[in-house]
Amino acid sequence: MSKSDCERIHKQLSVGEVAKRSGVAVSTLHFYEAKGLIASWRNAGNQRRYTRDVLRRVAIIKVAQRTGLPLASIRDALKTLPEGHKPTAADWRRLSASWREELNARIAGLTQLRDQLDHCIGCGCLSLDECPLRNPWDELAEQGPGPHLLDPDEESLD
Amino acid sequence: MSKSDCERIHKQLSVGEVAKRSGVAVSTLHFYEAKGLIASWRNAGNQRRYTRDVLRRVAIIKVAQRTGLPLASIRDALKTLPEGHKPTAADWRRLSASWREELNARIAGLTQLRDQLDHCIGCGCLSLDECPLRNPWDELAEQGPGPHLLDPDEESLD
DNA sequence: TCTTGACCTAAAGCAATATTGAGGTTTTAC
DNA sequence: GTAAAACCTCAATATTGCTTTAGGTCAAGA
Repeated sequence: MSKSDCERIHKQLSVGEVAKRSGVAVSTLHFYEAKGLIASWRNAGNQRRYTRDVLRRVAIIKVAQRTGLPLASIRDALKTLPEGHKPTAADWRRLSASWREELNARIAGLTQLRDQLDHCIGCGCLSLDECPLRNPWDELAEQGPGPHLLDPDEESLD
Repeated sequence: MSKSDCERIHKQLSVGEVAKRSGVAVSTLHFYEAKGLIASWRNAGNQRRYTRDVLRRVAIIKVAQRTGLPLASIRDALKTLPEGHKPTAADWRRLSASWREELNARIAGLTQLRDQLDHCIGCGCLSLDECPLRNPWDELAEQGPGPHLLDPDEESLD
C-alpha cells in the first residue's frame, strides 16, 4: 500500500500530510494537540491519524490567530463545536460571529488610536490630564492602573 | 528636605514618582532602561533620577505598544529623537507619522480579515484553493509557507 | 532485506515582556 | 536616632507560541 493510499483509501491523514496541506509544521500540530485544539487517534504503530476535518480546524485556528486571539480562547471557542458530528456551516457561523465582534472591537480601538495619534502626538501636547491617549482609562473606576496626578498644580509634561 | 521637594526643587523624579505618574511598575521602568528605551542618572546614593521628559517617553512607549509595535522597534524609533535637546513637537510628529502608517496597515489588514470572515467562515465553505482566508499568500512566490495541494483532484475539505 | 524517511516522546530552548524574590542600602518621617 | 518605606542588583519565574534536540521506533520503496 502506497503512502498516499493511507489517505485516498481510508480517508485518514498522517501528521506529515496534515502539515503539508495546512501549511503548519509537524511540531506545531503536536503542540496544538497538546493544547487541546485538535485531536487524533493512533494507528497500530502509534502514529497519529487525523480525519480531514482537522484541516478545517487548523485553517480556523490560523485565521483566528490573525484576529489577535490567544490559543486558549480559540481552544475554548472550538470546544463549543459539537462532539459527535462534523460541524455544520451554522456551527462555524456561530464561531465566526463571536470573532467578528472581537475584530470589530480591535478595529475600533486601533482606529481611535490612530485618530488620537493625529491629534495628540502630532501636536506634541500629550497633556497628562486631558489627552485621551494618556488616559484611556477614563471610564474605569478610580482603582486600577493608569497615570495619576501627584500634585494638583501639575498640568503638563512640558 | 521632604520627598516631593526632590522634584519640586530640583525638577528631578525618583523611579517611584515616575512609576506613579506614568502608571507603569517600577520594575518595568528598570526593564525599559535595561532595554535602552529610557535613561536616567544616579544620585549620590546610587538611586535613579529622571528628568520630567521621561514621562512623555513612557507615555509614547505605551501608546506605541497599543499599535502592536514591539519594544525593539519603539526603541529604534526613540533613538531618532535628538540627543542634546528636548524633543520638539516636530520631532514627535515625525515619530507619530511613521506609526500612523503602521496603524493604517494593521487596520486595513484586520478590516480585510473581518470581511473575509463574513464571506468565508460565515458560509462554511473555506475551499482550500479559492478562499482568500485560506490563501493569504496568493501574491507570494511558490516558495514559502502556506497550504499546498497534494493531489490535483483535491477541491475542498468537505 | 536494507536503507531512508517519517514518525514517536520528553525535555530544553527561544523571544518578547515583563513580574517576583532575595538580600542588602538609602532615604524619609517621626 | 530609629523604624519604615523606598531603592538597589541580580537571578529566577511566568506566559505565549512555538522550534529544536536527543534518542529511539516504524514504514515504504528498491
